[in-house]
Amino acid sequence: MTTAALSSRPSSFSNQASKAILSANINEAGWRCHGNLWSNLREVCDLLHIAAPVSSVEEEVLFQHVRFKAGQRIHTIGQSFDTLYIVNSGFLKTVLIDEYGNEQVLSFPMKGDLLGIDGIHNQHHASEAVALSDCDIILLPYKIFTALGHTYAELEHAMFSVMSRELVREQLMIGMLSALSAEAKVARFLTNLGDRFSQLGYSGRSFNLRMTRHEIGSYLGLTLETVSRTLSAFNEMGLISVEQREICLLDPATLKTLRRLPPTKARNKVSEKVSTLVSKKLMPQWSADAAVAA
Amino acid sequence: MTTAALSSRPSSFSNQASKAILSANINEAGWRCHGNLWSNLREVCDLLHIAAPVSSVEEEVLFQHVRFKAGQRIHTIGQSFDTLYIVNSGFLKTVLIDEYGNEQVLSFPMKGDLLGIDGIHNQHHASEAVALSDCDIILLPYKIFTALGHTYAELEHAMFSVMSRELVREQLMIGMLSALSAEAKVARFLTNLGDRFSQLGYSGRSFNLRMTRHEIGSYLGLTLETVSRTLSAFNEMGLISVEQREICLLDPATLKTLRRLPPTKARNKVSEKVSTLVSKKLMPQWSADAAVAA
DNA sequence: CGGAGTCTTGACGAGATTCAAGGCCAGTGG
DNA sequence: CCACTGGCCTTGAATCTCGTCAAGACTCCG
Repeated sequence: MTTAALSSRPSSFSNQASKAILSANINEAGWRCHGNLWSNLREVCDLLHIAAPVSSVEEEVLFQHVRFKAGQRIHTIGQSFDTLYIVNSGFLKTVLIDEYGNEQVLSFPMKGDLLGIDGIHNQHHASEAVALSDCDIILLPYKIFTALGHTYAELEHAMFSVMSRELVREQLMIGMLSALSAEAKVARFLTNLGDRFSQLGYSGRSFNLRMTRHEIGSYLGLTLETVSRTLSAFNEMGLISVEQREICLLDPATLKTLRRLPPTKARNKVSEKVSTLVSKKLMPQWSADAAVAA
Repeated sequence: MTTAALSSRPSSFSNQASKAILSANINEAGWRCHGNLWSNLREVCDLLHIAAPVSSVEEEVLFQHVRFKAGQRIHTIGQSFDTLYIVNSGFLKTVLIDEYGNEQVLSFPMKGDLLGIDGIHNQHHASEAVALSDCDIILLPYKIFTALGHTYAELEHAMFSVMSRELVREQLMIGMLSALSAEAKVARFLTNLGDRFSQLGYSGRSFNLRMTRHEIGSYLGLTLETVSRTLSAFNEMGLISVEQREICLLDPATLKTLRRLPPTKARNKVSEKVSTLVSKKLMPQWSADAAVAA
């Protein structure tokens, strides 16, 4: 954050000199881009939304930034694991490759997300992370990070917590994949994306997609045609406005509660009449403030 | 394992007496069932397939066993979290409840599996674990376990590793849910189950299902009718023999490679002719030893 | 024996995929 | 500057898989 990083490179080193050497010669990439080459523990914790340990030593350890261009891979399947990654800026996808070479999109990480957890088990990555835009990534050497966890108990718990959060996210994903209709999947995908953008301080109503229809489809277990058709349908109904990758959510509330006609097959027989009458037009009936629609 | 546990309860206590007091009065359940009420760290590590720390202190800490009857809940959604669970024996399911009260099955844990990880994040369980048969569960108080992790670095890494493994498992689940046909899902479900049974020393070819068709369907994102029909189809084709919950895998190799006619939509156009000719009958074409079929 | 829960099987239809054709957009090279 | 190319997106029509609804059989238990 010290200005004038361009002309006087040493200045950014002045208060960090001795410790930086620890990992300085690992990778020479991204020398002085955007003036933020190293982050201390506090910055890392802020990024991950976890409470930082209140100690002075934290300033001593620095983590290196690396830049990736769109299309580049942060890690690949089978690659041996020794570091975790935090997204500092940019947009990516993580994918699985099945036995026939087809990509299966697992997530779309963005600022503040942790990558590479899948590599801890048996020391090799099970998935692949690809930059969808230019990215700034922070390297967290696993050994160093767990060592820090030993001295700061809060940090260790936070690490478990982040992994647990990731696990819960995937569980919800499984629930969504196996129980929702195509319309509901796309609707929730859009609102989730919007929510994540607003958490980052951007507009949650109006944004542009960084991924192709094909990638969205892979993520949601649909074909690209179905995704496209669904977006067009939402557009015509006035729920969103869409033009290529430019999206605007006009009625987020309705999108959030949009669902399959009978959700799986429902134990509550009460709703059946309403369901068949109203839900045909994709309108959720018992959203608290559905009166507006009429 | 000392015999005569019934009449002389004190005998099973003789060699553990002083240490057990540590946590003896936490919970009075399961007093002397099957003679194995407490496990030390080594036993726990063996169960989880992780290397146990080579120390003497480990004998000091004991973990309590609790028994659950079929239908009982180990933890419920929203319940506050403070302990992890290891399955020592028995069969369970973990489920999510969606906004309309429908169950979504997430996994079928059995011996050696770790439960409750989803609770670490924000201290409340996000899912629910239900015993499908009578179960013997080991309690791992989270605080105690992480404290042990502090003194034994291997243990901490092992904990991360187990969580990572769980994450990878869920990723594969996502891939399977969104890319495979109903037949392929059921086929892989059966072979996975078989593999898990054989890892535990049981027969991987012949076993009985502990869950209903409805639960299988929920797990795979299918209806119970589709599951039933698919099993019947496999039965007629001689791939399995099935009678109610009694399953025998007659051709595991074929089942493992069974897939959708076009897997997702395939980049490899080569296979299309073969595919349309052969795959209509659900036979995988390029399984190494497919020649047997003819 | 009767009843509840589970499983099987059939007929039908709706929703999603597949196949195909054409439009939009950006980058490239003449 | 413009035509050309390739990737991405849209839209339509035909197909098919899977879900829905319904009826009946099996099993376990009181």
